[in-house]
Amino acid sequence: MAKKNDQEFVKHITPRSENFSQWYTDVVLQADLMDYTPVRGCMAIKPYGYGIWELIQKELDARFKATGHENVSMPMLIPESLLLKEADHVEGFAPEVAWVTQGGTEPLQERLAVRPTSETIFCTMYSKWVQSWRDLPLKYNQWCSVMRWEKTTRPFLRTAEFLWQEGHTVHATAEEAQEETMQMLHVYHEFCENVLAVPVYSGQKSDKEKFAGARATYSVEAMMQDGKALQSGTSHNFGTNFAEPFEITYLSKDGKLEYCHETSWGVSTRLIGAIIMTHGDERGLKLPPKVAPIQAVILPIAAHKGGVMEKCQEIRDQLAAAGIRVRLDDRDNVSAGWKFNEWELKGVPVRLEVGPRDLEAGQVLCVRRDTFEKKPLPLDGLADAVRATLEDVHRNMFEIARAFRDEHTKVVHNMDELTAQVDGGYAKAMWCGDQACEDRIKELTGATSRNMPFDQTPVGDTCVCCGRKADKVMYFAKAY
RNA sequence: CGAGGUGUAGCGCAGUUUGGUAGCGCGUUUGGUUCGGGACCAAAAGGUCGCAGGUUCAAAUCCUGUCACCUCGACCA
Repeated sequence: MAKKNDQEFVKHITPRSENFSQWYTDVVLQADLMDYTPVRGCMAIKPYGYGIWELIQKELDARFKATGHENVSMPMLIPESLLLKEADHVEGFAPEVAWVTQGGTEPLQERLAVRPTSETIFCTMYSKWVQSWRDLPLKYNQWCSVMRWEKTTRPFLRTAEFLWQEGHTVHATAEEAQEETMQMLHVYHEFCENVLAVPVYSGQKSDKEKFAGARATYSVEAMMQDGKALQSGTSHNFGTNFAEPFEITYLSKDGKLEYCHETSWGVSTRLIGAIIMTHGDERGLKLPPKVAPIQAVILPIAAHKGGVMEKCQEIRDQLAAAGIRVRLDDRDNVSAGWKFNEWELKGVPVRLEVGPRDLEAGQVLCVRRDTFEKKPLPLDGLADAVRATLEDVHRNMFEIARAFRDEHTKVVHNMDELTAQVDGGYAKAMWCGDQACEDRIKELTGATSRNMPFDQTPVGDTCVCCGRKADKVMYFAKAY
C-alpha cells in the first residue's frame, strides 16, 4: 500500500526542530487559518481561523461585561491634531501610522491617521462626556481593527492591520485607575491560562518597554516552544498623562476641578499565534478545547455499511444538543486515514471513530489530539464522557505548556549565564533599574526585558549586567 | 530597512546556465471498484511562467524596477 514516494504528495509540515519559523508558517497555512492578500502585510483570516477569534471574543467579552465594561465604537480615522497632543504618544506611534490625505477627488485640509490605537479619539470624546464626579467611572471597550505600518510582518504575530479589543477607562482617582489596570491584567492572565491553556508571566514593564504615553505598563508574557517570549496582553495606567493635554476634568464632590485618571488595555489576534506556538506539534495545530471551533469530530468508518451514517448523525445531534461543538465528517471521497491526518492537522481536540464493530459493542472509539490515547466510550452517556475528556485535554495541555515554560526559565547571575539562557528560554535576573543595562543586554544577547513579576523575592543582590547593587527582579528573553 | 534565497496549473516541482512559443506528480471533475491510519483503475478539464517596463524576428529564460514569502541582522507596546 504505502509507496516509497508517498511523502512526495502528502502535505508536508517542516519539523519544528529544523526550522521553527517555517513550521509556524506551514501550520498556519495548512490548517487553513488565513491566507495572504494583495495588500502589503494584511492577511485574510479564513473561517477556521476567524472561528477561533470569535470564541476568544466571546470568552473575553463575557469577562469584560462581568467587570462592568460596555462596548462602544469609535471612528477609524483620527485627525492629525489629536494624535499630536500627547508628546510621548506621537513619538512612539508616528513611524508606523498610515495616513489618509484625500477625500474623493479633493485633498484634505488636515490629514487623517488610520488608527494605530485609539487613546486620542477616546480622550477627545471623554473630555466631552465627563463633567462631574457623578459621570465617573466610564469603562468602555471596543472590538475593532487597527493599522500599523510594520516593516516586517508575520501571520497573526505582527500584521499591518490586525483585529483586537481596546479597553479605555476614566476614573476619579489614581487608586481606582491602578485597581482597574491590575484587574484587567488579571483578567488576561486568567483567560490565557484557563481558556487558551497558555501559561503566562504577569508583571510590570520597564520604562524602556512601556507603552508610549503610559505611567506604567503591565503585561502577560507567554513562552513559545522555541523559547522566545510573546507579549500576549497589556494593561496600562496613564495617570493623568492624557487627561492633561486632552483636558479631561471633573468637578469633585467638594467643588474642585480635578484631572481624571485613565487606563487602557488590549489583546489582539496575536493570541492565535500564541496558541499555535505554545501547543502545536509535528502533526500541526493543537487547539485548546475552549476555543476550538470544532471540539469533537465524528468519523464514520466503513460508512457504506448499513446503519453507520445514521448512527453518526444521531450522535452528532446528541452532542450538539449537549452544547459540544461537533462536526460529522461525512465526506465519501477521502479515506478514513486521510481524515485522521487532516483533523489532527487542524487541531481538533477529540475525534470519535464510529464503525460497525463499535456499534455492535455499543460504543465509539475516542481519540485525543493531545496524547493520541484511544479509548472506547459507551454510547450511553457519551456527551458527558466527551465533555469530561475535553476538560482533561485542556488540563493536560496547560500542564505540558507550564512544565515546558518552567523548564526553560532559569535564574541567572551574570552575562555569560544570561546569554546562554536566552538562547532558548527566559532568564530571571536581578537588574539595577538602569536603562543602559537593558540596552547593553539587548545589544549583546538580543534579549529584552520582558517584565518584573509581582513576587519580587530577590534572586541575588547585584545587577546581572553592571554588577552594581540591584533590587529589581526582571525576566529577560528574546521576543517576537 | 540591509545581506542572501525563492516566485512556472489549486498544491509541490522540472525547464532558466546555452532565448525558439510550457511539462511532471498530487489535487480537481466524471464513471467504476474500495473503506478501522494519508486507496485503486479509466477518461477529462486546468497555466497572460508574481507584477510592470526594456532588449530581441522571438523572452519562463537576458536587463531594470517592483511586490510577496523564507533565512540572518536592524527596527518594533
